[in-house]
Amino acid sequence: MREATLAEIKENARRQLAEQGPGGVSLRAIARDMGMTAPGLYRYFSSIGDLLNALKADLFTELAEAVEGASSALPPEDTDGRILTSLRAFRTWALANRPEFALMFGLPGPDRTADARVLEAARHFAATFFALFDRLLEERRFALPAEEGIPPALRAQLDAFATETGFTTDNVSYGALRVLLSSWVRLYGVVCMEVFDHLSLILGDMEPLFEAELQEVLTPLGVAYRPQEEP
Amino acid sequence: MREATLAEIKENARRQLAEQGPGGVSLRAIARDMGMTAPGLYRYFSSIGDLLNALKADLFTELAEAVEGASSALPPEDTDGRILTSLRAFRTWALANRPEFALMFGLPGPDRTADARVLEAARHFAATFFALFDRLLEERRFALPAEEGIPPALRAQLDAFATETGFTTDNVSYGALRVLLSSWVRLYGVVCMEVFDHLSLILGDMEPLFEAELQEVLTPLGVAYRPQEEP
DNA sequence: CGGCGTCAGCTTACGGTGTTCACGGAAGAT
DNA sequence: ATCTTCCGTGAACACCGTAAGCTGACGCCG
Repeated sequence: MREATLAEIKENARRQLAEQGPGGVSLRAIARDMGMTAPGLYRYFSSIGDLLNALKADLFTELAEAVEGASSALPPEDTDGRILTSLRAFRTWALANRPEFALMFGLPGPDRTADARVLEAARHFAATFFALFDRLLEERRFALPAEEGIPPALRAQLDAFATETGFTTDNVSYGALRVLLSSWVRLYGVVCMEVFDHLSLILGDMEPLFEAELQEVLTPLGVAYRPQEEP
Repeated sequence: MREATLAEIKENARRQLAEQGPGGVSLRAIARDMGMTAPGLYRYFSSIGDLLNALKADLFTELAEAVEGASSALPPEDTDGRILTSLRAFRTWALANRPEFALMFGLPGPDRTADARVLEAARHFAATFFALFDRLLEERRFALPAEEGIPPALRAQLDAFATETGFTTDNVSYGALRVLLSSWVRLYGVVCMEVFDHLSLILGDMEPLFEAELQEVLTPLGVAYRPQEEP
């Protein structure tokens, strides 16, 4: 019963987020829509920042599920297909849920994040892609860049990266981490610019650019690009 | 005299932005700091969104000046050096002015941008980099990708891009635009993730990654990478 | 059964916000 | 000297987040 109202609160918050954008989410409006008063919500969340963090965590798992759901429609052996659809699902979800994406990936307010739930959910989301990349490594699809080409300063950071993500520098080389990181940044950059509308004045439809980047990023990784099949 | 108070308002807004982050900028606080009352500000700006847009435009020109300033410290013939320092100046400014960057590049509120001043300033900022890239093309530093490799859908978008930016498909090929766009997205992505703290949990210091990306993006463009000289 | 503790939700209140409106006053132009 | 134009104020409205204290219902336990 408590769980139900808790879910209802987040549901309404989500609706407001979608309709008004982040910043348009207000405790009072949520309470109003639920036939409650604002202070009553404090039984469930210690502040509006707390609510937003909880929502944020939910959104990360929702996004992760969207990605995994799309990916799992393909046979497990089809690593190429799963990678392609996962990345496309990421973009699709982001575009279909722009305000949500802005909340998740935009600058947090003065209330510093550091929320355990959010971090956990974000980690799970990231792990989705790490797992796929791991398959790619196991299948030895591509030649890893030479370790000597990687500056020592970057290598040190990659160490932190590896320990944080569960990869270890034993089973995964610096070169692999380097490639993973730069591939992710590149594709993430396109989606980020698209959601935040940075090129709208310049580029009408960004899907061709995304698809082209997809191809250009994945091909050197040994992933066979396939055009998107339209249903 | 009107100009002076107008500047003072924006100055105070800027200070609040830097201290409290976007969203922490309030008309009443600005007025308070200036010994005025909030409604008085409406003689200068029609709303707080209007003020923020004006500020945004100023910030774009400030950023452009920071980039051009750093770049112009090098001799004009040194295209390589100017490109490197311009991109580094972009990152440096973004990191030194995170809330400002968030205002400029984050999602605008419900008040849709479409502000002429902002667009103009943003265009000028972008032109800074376009000019450098143009030099690169004139010097024919690198082999352009074949046009046939570029999907027709993307080509159509690149046409819009070209007409919008002053490049024409006469003096600049699809391949060049394709390279420019993907290079920019890649470097922008790193800075964006760094400012928005997306990898802070994973990567402590992102400067090595940025420098590595810089090298990897620019080398194929025929730009000789040089490590950053520390003063 | 009576008492007790826990909890949900309300009312009230405080201080903050953007914005509108009607007003005063100063300065410049005719 | 009057008229106009503009700057800035004060009061008001409608919101917002949050703290404190209260009421009422529920379950548990003696």
